[in-house]
Amino acid sequence: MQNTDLSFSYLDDLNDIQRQAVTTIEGPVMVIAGPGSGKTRVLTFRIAHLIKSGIAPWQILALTFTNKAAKEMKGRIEQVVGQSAYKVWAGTFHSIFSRILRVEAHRIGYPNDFTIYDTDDSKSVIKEILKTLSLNPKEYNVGAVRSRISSAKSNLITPKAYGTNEELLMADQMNRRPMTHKIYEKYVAKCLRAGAMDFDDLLLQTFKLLYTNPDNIRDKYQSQFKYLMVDEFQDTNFLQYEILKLFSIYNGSNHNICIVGDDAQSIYSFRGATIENILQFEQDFPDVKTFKLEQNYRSTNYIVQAANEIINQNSRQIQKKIWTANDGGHKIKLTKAMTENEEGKLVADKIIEQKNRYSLANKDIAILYRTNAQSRIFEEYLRRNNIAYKIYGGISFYQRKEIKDIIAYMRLSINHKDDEALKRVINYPKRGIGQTSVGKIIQIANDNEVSMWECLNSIDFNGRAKKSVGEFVNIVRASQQKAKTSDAYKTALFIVKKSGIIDLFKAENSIEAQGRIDNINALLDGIQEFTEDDILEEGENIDNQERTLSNFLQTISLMTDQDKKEDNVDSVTMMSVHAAKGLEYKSVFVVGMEENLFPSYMSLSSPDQLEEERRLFYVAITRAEQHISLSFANSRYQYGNVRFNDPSRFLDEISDDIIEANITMKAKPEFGPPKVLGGNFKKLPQNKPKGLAVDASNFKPNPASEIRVGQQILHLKFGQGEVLSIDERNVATIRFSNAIDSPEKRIMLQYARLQIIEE
DNA sequence: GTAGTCACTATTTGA
DNA sequence: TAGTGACTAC
Repeated sequence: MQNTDLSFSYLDDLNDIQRQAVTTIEGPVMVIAGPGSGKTRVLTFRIAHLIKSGIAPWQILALTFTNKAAKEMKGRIEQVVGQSAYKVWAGTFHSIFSRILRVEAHRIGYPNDFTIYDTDDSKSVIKEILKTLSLNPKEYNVGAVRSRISSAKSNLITPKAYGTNEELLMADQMNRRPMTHKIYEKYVAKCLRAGAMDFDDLLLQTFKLLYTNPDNIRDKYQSQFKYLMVDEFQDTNFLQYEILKLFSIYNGSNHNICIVGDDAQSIYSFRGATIENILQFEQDFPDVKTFKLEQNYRSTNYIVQAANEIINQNSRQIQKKIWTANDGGHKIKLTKAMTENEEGKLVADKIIEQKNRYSLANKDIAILYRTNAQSRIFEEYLRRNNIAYKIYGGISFYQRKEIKDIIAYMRLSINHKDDEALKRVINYPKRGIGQTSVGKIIQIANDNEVSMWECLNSIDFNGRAKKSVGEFVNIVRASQQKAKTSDAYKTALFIVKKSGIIDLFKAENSIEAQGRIDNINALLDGIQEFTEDDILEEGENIDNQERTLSNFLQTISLMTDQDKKEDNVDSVTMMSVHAAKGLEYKSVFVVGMEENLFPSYMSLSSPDQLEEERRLFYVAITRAEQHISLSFANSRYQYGNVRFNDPSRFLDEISDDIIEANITMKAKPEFGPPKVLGGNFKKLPQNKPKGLAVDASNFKPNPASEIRVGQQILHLKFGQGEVLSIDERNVATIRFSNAIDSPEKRIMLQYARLQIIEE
């Protein structure tokens, strides 16, 4: 079926392989796309080509990594096929699936107005469960338990299956968290009771919906989505792949699925992503046609060469040869700094120099780091030099307390059963419902296995609390009414007023409080924009894109960092390497190139994780078009200590003749015994921390590897002690003779600074 | 029931 | 260091 309009001129803009990938529209297709190889082009043109070939836009499902990418894609498709581009189902896994669940959730026992729990909410649920099970939160690290549950869900392991899985139970046993399966079970029940889905549920419940197939719902979606495209396939997890299969195997045959990815850029295994999916794909779809995009159009030859040298150190990868027709360009710059402060200064200097010399704009430049905590220093020096910058990641606007509070009211008015939201605001602003009352509600809700809201009525509170609870219930009910009859903005305005939070800040009358009021106003502005967006984008006539408060909440909870990025501002970009995926800049600074930082010390023990760090570095370098500058600091202030790290091993992997350094890398320290603060602890010119038991200037800690059971040691803070034991995780139990509280402390040797005074 | 202090502890990436 | 949770005093 061909459209009458046969202008396929856009195909002329593609190279041979790209064109083949675009025009092969039937059957399974795999595109392995190296960095800068025109992947986005292929994706957009392929969709445009499908539409031009007579496929209805709403029959195309395109799953991208960010919502912004989806939006951009639609814009570019529009240029080829016009307005109908906006009818393509394009978005992230999470946003597309949550859109489907908003319509279908009731079929699997959830309300269609379900709340989306973010990571904080999940943790809070787990904390509460720990309490009810009388488990020690110190042993049951909440974050660890959460990610355990998350990965179980991502691997389709139900609580029941978890409870009978020897391997998992054993692992939990080893980690001294044998009750994890019990927590998992309770967690799932609690979320269901609250009408809430966490991020994993958006995938898992979609799977459940299609798999259990109530009312033959699978048929509805299989027959709608005739063509599937998946970007960044290397970062999908097992569960996501299973859902894809449910979508794409229609009547056992219709395999119009196209996946695009690059195994060398797989950087999310910590989130459950697995490269296995790429390998598995070839097995599951044996008639797959594979196209490899190997020509890099983005970067100069030096950059491509460096990237190749690095990635070749990895053992497992799909064979490909990335090349470029671009000339050598500028060599890779390597800068050594003495301290992280100097690194900040040097990078700022270099930025000024590059701006002048190559007439770069701020927005052509990015500073990438391994951890978000590194941003502070660069922020300081850029500000000092009057260079505009923008930081992505870290604490976002929606994480601010006052914003979360307002949002909790909103969530609660949409879904009363949202326990996490209720706990947050039932006594905020203070209305005399204290710990005791809240504790009582939690207890009774748990005992009866209902949400907290559902038992508010039946509890007999004492006089004051009774009145307060009544007030609170009224606020929520009134907000709910408003949400039913008004748009998001009007409802938000109502809630902000009714909740009394603004009054609270006004009464406080401080600069800080004013800042919070400003933030709330910014939130309202954002909601207004969202509400009016409807009028602006006429083409976006997707069924459930109404501008209700409920939809606003969904949008913000599924927003990625890149979605928040504004393009038209001329500022230097600062972000983690992870967040930089898919982006490109004329000049890129990768900072903190040190052992224990990049690669992260968390990855040093496992070869697999080390390879992932290397891929991450590969991603970092290949963001650059013309300039790549690497830097490291000799010493760095971390967690309140000065740490001395060797230059990153990744620097060795780039050949010297394409590096231009302000030092000779030959002078690199040889890999001797780990220098974990060995001997060269330096006293900093700053206030001496209070309560030191030992004079810091004479304190010379020994390497952790030398600590043995039975030794007498010195600890800066606790003074003299005896090492009683060291367990398999390198945690030492030490009895300190003059410790005030408990004499025995468990010290992580990895971080501890101990000086041996007697063997 | 609330506010303030204090000591302890964990350090990555994120939808 | 920074964030948190427990404890104490009002």
